This record gives sequence, C-alpha cells and structure tokens, in this order.
Amino acid sequence: MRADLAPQYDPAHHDPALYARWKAAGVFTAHAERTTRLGGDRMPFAIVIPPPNVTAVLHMGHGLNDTVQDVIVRWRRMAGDEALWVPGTDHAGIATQNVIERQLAAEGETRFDLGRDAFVERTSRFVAETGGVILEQLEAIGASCDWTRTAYTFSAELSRAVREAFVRLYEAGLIYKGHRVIHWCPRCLTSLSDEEAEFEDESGELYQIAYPVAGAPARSLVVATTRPETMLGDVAVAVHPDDERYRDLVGRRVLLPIVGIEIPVIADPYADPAFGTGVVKITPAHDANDFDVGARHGLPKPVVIDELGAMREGADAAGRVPESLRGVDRFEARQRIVAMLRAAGRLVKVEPHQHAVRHCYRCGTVVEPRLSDQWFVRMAPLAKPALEALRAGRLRVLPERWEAVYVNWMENIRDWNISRQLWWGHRIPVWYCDACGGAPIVSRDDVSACAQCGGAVRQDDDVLDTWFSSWLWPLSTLGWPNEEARDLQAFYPTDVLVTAPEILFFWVARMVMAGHFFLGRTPFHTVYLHGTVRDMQHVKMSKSLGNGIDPLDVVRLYGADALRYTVIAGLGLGTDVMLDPTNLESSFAPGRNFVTKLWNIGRFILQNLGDAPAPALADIDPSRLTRADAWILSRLDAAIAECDAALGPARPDASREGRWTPAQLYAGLRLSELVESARRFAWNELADWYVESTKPRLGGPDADVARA
RNA sequence: GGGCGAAUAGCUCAGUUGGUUAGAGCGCCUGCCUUACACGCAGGAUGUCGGGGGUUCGAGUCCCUCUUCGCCCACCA
Repeated sequence: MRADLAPQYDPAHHDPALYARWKAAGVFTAHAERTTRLGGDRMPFAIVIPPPNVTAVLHMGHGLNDTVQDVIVRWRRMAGDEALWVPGTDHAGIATQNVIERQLAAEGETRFDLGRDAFVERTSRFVAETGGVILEQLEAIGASCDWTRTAYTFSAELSRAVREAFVRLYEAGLIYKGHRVIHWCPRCLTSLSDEEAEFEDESGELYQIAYPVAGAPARSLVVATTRPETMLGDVAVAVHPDDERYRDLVGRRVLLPIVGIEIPVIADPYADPAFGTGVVKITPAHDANDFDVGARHGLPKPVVIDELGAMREGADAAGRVPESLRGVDRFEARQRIVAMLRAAGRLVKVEPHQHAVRHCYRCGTVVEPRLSDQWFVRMAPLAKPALEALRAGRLRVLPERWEAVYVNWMENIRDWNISRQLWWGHRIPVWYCDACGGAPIVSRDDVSACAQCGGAVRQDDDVLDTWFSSWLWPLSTLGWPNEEARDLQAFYPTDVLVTAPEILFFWVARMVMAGHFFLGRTPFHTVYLHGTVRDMQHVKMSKSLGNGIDPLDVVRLYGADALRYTVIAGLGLGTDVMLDPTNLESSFAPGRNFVTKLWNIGRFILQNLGDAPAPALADIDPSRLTRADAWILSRLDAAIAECDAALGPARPDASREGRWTPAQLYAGLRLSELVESARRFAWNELADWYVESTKPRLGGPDADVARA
C-alpha cells in the first residue's frame, strides 16, 4: 500500500471514501446525554445551519458559509465538546412557488388552472423528489453535519412550532390584523415585508402637474410626483401649515385633472416646503405616507390600481379611472396620463430624478404600495430584549461594525407583515365563521366547526412569510415547543450563528427576538457575519451573471480540502473572498498545493517507517531528544495555541453567566489566521526543517527516536 | 439625506496597545527532476503604506482634511 502512494493526493479516490467512513462511524452525531446540561461531562456546542432553500443547488456562497461552520464545529469537536451541527432546508415560500409557477408556465398553465390543492400537492412532490440535493452536496465538501437531525421548515414537527408561535404571539397581543398600505408584488401577487422590498436606485422623472384652484381658474397648485398614474386616486393636495405661499388656499378646493373632481387643499406637516413646489398630492390607497395623512384628515381611500398593477376602479373609486385607461398597466398608464396632461396644458415641468425604488427581492418587479388587510407582528416589544442582550454583552456580532447596524434596525423597528397571498407555506392558523360572524378563531389545531354556532368555518387563505418559520429555527430544530425535548435541553442556547450580512434583519435579528420571547434567552452568543464570494472584478458571484464557480467542480478537480483551505485562507474578518471563475487552477492552487504538502509529509513518514512498529514518543527517554525534536514539539504546541487563539474563545466564561468580557467581545473567529498558523507550522517548520533534519537520522543510532 | 467601512508589492490580503532593514500567498526572475512533494526545493526582485497637513524623539499604525471605491439605513412626494 505504501509503495503505491501517488506523489499527489487524488481527491476523487480518497474524498468520498473518507467521508463515508466518518459517516458510518457516526462521528458527526452528537449525543444530548453526554452534555453537561444533561449530566454528562462534555460542554455542549451547537451551530444551526442557515437552511438553504429546499430547491437550491450548491454555489460558492454555500461553500464559504458551510466551510466556516464546519471549521468551527470540528475545532470544538477536537477540543472535546459535544459538538452538534444541525442541517436542514427551508421551504422558501415565494422562491419555491416561483419555481413551480415557471414549470407551469412552460406547460402553458398557471397555478390558478391547477387550483390550490393540486398546486400544493405538485410542489410537495417536487420538493420530495428534488429537495435535499443541496444537503447531499454538502457531504461532498466535507460538511460534518449531524444527518440524523436533518430538519425542514415545512415538516410536520416544525409546522407545529410555527402554529405554536403564532398562537402564543396572538394571545400575547403581538399579532394583529391591520388594514393599511403594504408592499405588493404585482407579479408574485403577494404582499412583502419591508425587508423583502429592496431599494434600488433608479433614474426616473419628477413631474410637476398643475391642479387649478376651484373658483379661481387663473390660479393653480403645482404638485410634484414621480408617479403621475396615482393621481387618479388623489383625495387632496397638502401643503405645510407654515408655508406662507399657500396659506390662503388651505381649506379651498382644487380640480383634479383628468378625473375632473374637486379635492380639498389641506395643511399637514408631512408636506416639505423645500421639496419640489412644496405641494404634495395625497393618494391614501397607493402610498404609505399618504395613507397616514389621509387618516389624519379623515379622507377616503380610493383604489385605482389593481393587484396586477393595472389601472382599474377599485373600492371608493367609481368614476375615477377613464374608460381608456382601464386595464392598462401602471407604467403604460403613466405615459398616457402624462400625454393627457400635456395635451390639457396641465404638465408644468418634467425633470430627471434620481430616487430609490422598491423591488421584489424574489423577482425584481417594482413593488406597488397597496391597501389591504394583512397580519402583522408587533415588533417593538420583541426588539427590546434583543437589544438588551447585545448591550449586556450576552450577544456579540462580528465584525463589530455590524452591531451598530443591528442596533439601528432594532431601535427603529417596524411591525412585520407576516401574511403572504401565496399557496406554498404554512397556512395562517385562523378560522372564520361566516354564519355567526364571530371573532376569528386562532388555534393550534385545525378547526372544523364554529364553537359558537356549530356552523362551517373557513381557514384564512393566506400563508405565513417564510421567515416566520425561519426565525424559530434554533428552537424548532431542537424540539421546541416541547420544552422537555432532550436536544432543546442539551443544546439550547446554541453557540455561534454563521451567515452573510444580507440576512441580518431577515433572519438573525428575528431569531434573537424569537429566542427571547419563547424561551427567554438569546438563541446564540455569537453572530459571525462573513463576506461575499466575488470574482476578480469584485462582482458578486451569481448563476445569472455567469461568473459563478461550481464548488463541485473544484471538489472534483482539486478536492474538498483544497476548496475549503482556499476559501478560508482568503477570509479575513469581514472581508470578501475573491476567486477567479475563469481560472480555477490559479484560484485554488494554494489549497491544492497545501494538501499535496500534507499528503507528502504523510507519505514520507509511511515510507520511512516501513512495516516495523514505531515506538510511542512517550516511551522515549526525554534525554535522547535532539534539539530539533524539542524544537518541533514546542513549535507544535505554539501552533495549536495560535490556532485556538485565532478561533476562540468558544463561549463566554462560565463564571460570567453568559456575558462576554470586553476583551473577549470581539476576539476570535479569525479563520484566515487559523489557516496561516497551520500552514506555517506544517510547511515551514515541520516539512522544511524537521522532516529534512530527520533524514540523516533514520539510518543512524537514534533512528528509533526519529521514528517516534 | 443619515451612518459605516476600505484605500499597504502586478493580484488578493496580514500588519496587535505608534518603536530597529513593512510581511504572506499567488504572480515574476535565477538556479535546481537533491528518491516525501516540480502542486516541489534553494535563492532573488518588487512597495514615495491613496493625496495633503498635523501630533510625536519616532506614524502604515493617532488627529484633521481631500480624493476614490464599497456597504447599510432612509416616507422628500
């Protein structure tokens, strides 16, 4: 066997076999009863994976994220902790529904052709058949997940947790149904949370439109708007109460062009005298701010754009949308309305205007503010302890600068719209009785009849935001709401949460809130936010841009260790990782070369030891150790200490009840330093000096010492 | 509009509380197929540490300022 060791490590030959051996030996399986929390003698250490979308395939972002977690988990496992890494997937409401809808579109159908039940059935089947591919791919990169604990946000167990969470929040008065303007995606046909409606800078136009003053046709108020199409839903124009220019007009009426109705001029501090003309049109049904203004002044809320983003007379809007504009898409309607205004001499000015426009984070469609009934979570009470945890040093965020971002978000928290008008997801556990019209029934269990009148009930049509199940992940994967669950008792709170900064608000901040609300503790003591994988032009790698690297290609060519080493070596705290998708060789050569170096150190040892047994170092008389022997042993100790120092401390000191000391707060998780220490020891000290120094001794009188 | 971060060898990055000739990997140059490794070994070159000003005995490291990138947040229609 030794003689036929190749001069280079052959990953295709060894990687899968090694992984299979680890798996078969059960070395990734954690045992709750061995932890100190359940009377054992090992410190528990747990990481929950950021669950990839169930339809996802592995990309470099996962490669980086999961390697970081694996490094940390293996470090603790080697240190003697009972280390658990919980794997799993997210059912990913909108994303997965979009996948199936695209399939249907290719077949010339829509989800409405199928109907809700058939659509959900088809999606479930697709997930059952193809879901979890990414988990198998994680094995290929060597992830030491505990596969006996694989979780799924839409499983029966985790769905129970979702219902429990909803009901408890509802009972605590923290979930309510609200009628207001929310972000709506006219393509996905669902509402979105603030976080799901992402700002993007766009260059558009700012239109100034003259609204003639009723009874004084010579005068007009000029409003400025970027969205002329919404004027059909105007119910007022507002000026600032202190704005001298318009004071005399407050209380009078102006004529709304095109629609031809009169609307009042109101005074409201929302109008900024310094912007545009200082006059702002008020469209309560199609702008969140205007909604508030309208509410303050008791104005109606006519709806002039439908759920598809087309002009149409909705509630309170009779006579507002001209025949010629009905059914016309909002952007087309904008052009037509501008043309109509121009023809009528009402268009005063058009100027280029840079502004941030919200887009759907799943499909990129421009979000439409829409008046509707949605479920919300009252967030301020939940944010309080999450903020306190950070301030008290029970929770740390690395790199440090993200803490300010976390704090800023928590301090300015807004209520969370959790209902989605989708079919794929956890159905909202609320039932209504149309017969007696009693209060909605919020229940952990399915409700089949009205408790009041015994009549038929119907369940709320909406499903919950995907993140409503994700925010329970550290709890639900460990068995919550069963607080007696052994995993929950042994491994909660978990330790480190590793993810990208993009989902700090979507996920991380909310998990902290859920952890505190449901179990009264922060779900982890450390959040490690790593960088992004980019190409040599610093453009984020993505499949759609074609600048991605398939981690499995790297594994096939150079091996999982080459991939892992390279990615970690480039990962300074908070920095991005640059890789060249056009030249895998140059990108991954450092890792591959280091693996080959390790392989050859092993090869040298095996070849020189031959088949004769080698004495244990402990059996060698210390006085026989050469200076080189003593040196390399001290270097080894130093290297181990350096590696521990690069990653640790693993957790707050036991004596401090979960609080980090100021000195520890931003220490550790220097992955690139870990790699550099290991590399320097193995290559520059062990291989370059010690192994070389050993060669002459192997045939000499102290050969046994060298062999040991 | 607020807030934050970064600018150090051709490239990607380290440079702890300011202290002798500024480091690593990749790339480059010169030798070596020295039987663990050419995915290697030995050696070498490369930096006005973004510009300007200041504090100091001494600054890549602290302060001010300018420039250029990047990120986060934000209801100026």
